[in-house]
Amino acid sequence: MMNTEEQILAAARKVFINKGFDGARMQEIADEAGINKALLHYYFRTKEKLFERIFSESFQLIKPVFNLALGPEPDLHQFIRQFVNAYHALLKQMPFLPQFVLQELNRNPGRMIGLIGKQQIPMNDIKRVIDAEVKKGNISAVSPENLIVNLISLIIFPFVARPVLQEVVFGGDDAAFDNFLNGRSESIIQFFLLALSPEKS
Amino acid sequence: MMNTEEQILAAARKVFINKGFDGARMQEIADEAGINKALLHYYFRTKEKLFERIFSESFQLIKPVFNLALGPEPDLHQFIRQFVNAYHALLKQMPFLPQFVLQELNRNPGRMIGLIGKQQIPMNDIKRVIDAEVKKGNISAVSPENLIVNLISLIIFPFVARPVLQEVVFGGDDAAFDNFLNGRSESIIQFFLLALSPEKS
DNA sequence: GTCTATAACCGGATAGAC
DNA sequence: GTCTATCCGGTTATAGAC
Repeated sequence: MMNTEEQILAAARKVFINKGFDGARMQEIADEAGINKALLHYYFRTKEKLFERIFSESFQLIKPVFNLALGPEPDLHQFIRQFVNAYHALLKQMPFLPQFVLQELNRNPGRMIGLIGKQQIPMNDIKRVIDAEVKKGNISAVSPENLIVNLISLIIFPFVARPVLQEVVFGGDDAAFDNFLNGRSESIIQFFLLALSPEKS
Repeated sequence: MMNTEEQILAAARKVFINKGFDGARMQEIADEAGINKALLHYYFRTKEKLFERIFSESFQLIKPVFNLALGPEPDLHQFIRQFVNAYHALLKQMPFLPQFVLQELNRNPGRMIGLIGKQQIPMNDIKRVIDAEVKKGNISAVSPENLIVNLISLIIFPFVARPVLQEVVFGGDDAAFDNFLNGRSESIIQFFLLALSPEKS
């Protein structure tokens, strides 16, 4: 059995993630946790503080992207495959995380400060790897920024835009969309490998 | 000079789009429009009604995607080029529209009903075009659903995720990100054409 | 630690004068 | 059409008993 603090965190996670900060109600979190509002404030003095806890925890989960360090003998194809699969596996379990994080980040961009902590993607390393691969004739030239952004976009966007996409591309069929998501990892990888393959017309 | 109703709509647009429904305040809209709350309610009885007006108008703007009909003698490459350029031009002017629409759609997916009106992307037509192109040896095989979703993802995502991407990929440099967006259209098109080009390894 | 009760405030909506 | 003043419900937060 969870202790009270864990109960609260689980409830807050649920409510904040699907209502956002402004839409969330302390009452609803309390109900969800099976306690009352007063106790909520006893554990986390304010709504803001409770939210910060949930948000930063969520951000840490989404963040693995930024840790994408390349090994000493990097194989770009292998790297892409692993990255897509790993990230996709996470999102299958927490499909609403990206929308939540992006939403709150847009409302308050300054919140990122302190969460990222000067952590940046090592663009120069990536560029070096790409240049080397290009020189070996393994892939065609791309800007590393566009490559990274493309990778992330293809993975995350379907989760953020599910309602529209499901309605308009899959005729509203829920199961069809789930099915689509299941094959999505492999499709993204193929798409990428094709785009990177050296032969051009 | 705008009349009062137009003033209100302009103000509401601004406030709703960057605070969302829950975060928006009627007072702020009134201030922004240079009038008072009472007058706001005189023109649009409730916050909900005013919001619906702004939201459906925004949705209509974002929607051109769905109207993507292919001509009788369709050239897929040309179609992609035009589509990306047109959509991108819209987003450069209204960069916050997608985040707004996606956010509200996630909070209340049922809202789409009546806005879309059974309008679906003609997947079968697209599939037919793709199959024909594949048979002619012009492109490599792809599922039409993945193709459409990829197209939309690559275009929209950078606008939705600007805060994170700018920070982590561009070291927080605002001008660098704008610059990135300027070259983005062409980069997406190239990426697509490469992925679709028939030669495979 | 956990509860009930309540304070303090905020925000959408209305009444009514001009 | 536009304003000032006000109502009223809901929401965060605290006091204080157990």
